[in-house]
Amino acid sequence: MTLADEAIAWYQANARDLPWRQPDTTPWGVLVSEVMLQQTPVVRVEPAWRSWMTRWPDPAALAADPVSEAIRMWGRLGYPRRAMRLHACAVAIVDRHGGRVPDDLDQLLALPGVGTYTGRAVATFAYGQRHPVVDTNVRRVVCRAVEGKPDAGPTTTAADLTAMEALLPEDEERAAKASIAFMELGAIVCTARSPKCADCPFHDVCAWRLRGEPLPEGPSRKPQKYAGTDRQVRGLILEVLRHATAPVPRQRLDLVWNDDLQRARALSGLVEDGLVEPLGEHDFILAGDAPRGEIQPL
DNA sequence: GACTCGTGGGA
DNA sequence: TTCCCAAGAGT
Repeated sequence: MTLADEAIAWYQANARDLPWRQPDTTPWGVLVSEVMLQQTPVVRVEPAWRSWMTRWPDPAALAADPVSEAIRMWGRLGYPRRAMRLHACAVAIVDRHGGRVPDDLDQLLALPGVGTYTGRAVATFAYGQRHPVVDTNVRRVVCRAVEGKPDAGPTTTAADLTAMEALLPEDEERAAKASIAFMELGAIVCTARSPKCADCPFHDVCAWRLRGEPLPEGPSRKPQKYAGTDRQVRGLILEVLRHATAPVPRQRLDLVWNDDLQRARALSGLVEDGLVEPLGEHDFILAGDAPRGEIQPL
């Protein structure tokens, strides 16, 4: 039994029942799930995915609505630029591919918001192709089980893809299953903190466990701060605009943060990113929103 | 490569 | 409470 065989057998007995894994899920549904899952935990993605797919069951439906609606529906999933890019992605799919999610990896990678991970994930999980699909989970599993190190580097490298490629079965269908199995293993067994090695199919062969599960050496990554950052201020501003039914005066946005300089920087950043649009002299709206009704100063 | 970009929940 | 981190992408 190879590692892939062990992983596949384990997956078939232990996989979570997630909605985007249902056999009737479309490639669009897979794509939406993958984008939502970029840095957002499964538990928060699940209800959001259901709502999104109900409202926009295919790329053409999303492309027909303004991007502001996508930003609103995104809610509090975080990193709202993903909502903007997913909308742009839907538009591109309609324009370039007749509304059908492409099955070619290079065409997928050319879409907005689709990077090394997401492109391969869609080609593999939606179309059953054979590609190494490497996310943070896979990196951790391979790093531990094969290399015997406690944790992988912060970003996916070409070496990570090569390492995973070497573990994939030749058969296309089994390769796809192996990819999802490695990911699932990292997500629920070989976790970053307190891995459940007793439940792991690699228990007897894992290089990291055989070495006595050494701890990571130095500070692995720099601490991720949020409080007081521009990201927090952007989040506060966008939260106001998401709920607005009319253009929002700057004075209303001034209430969300007391540091004038930082607030101005956050707001102009949102405008530069295309999430927010100035309207007239002193109002702001979610990008793509049609101004309607009277100004309601809250 | 190093940085930026949200949000929330569990240890 | 504080810290960590969760299916990354783009610059």
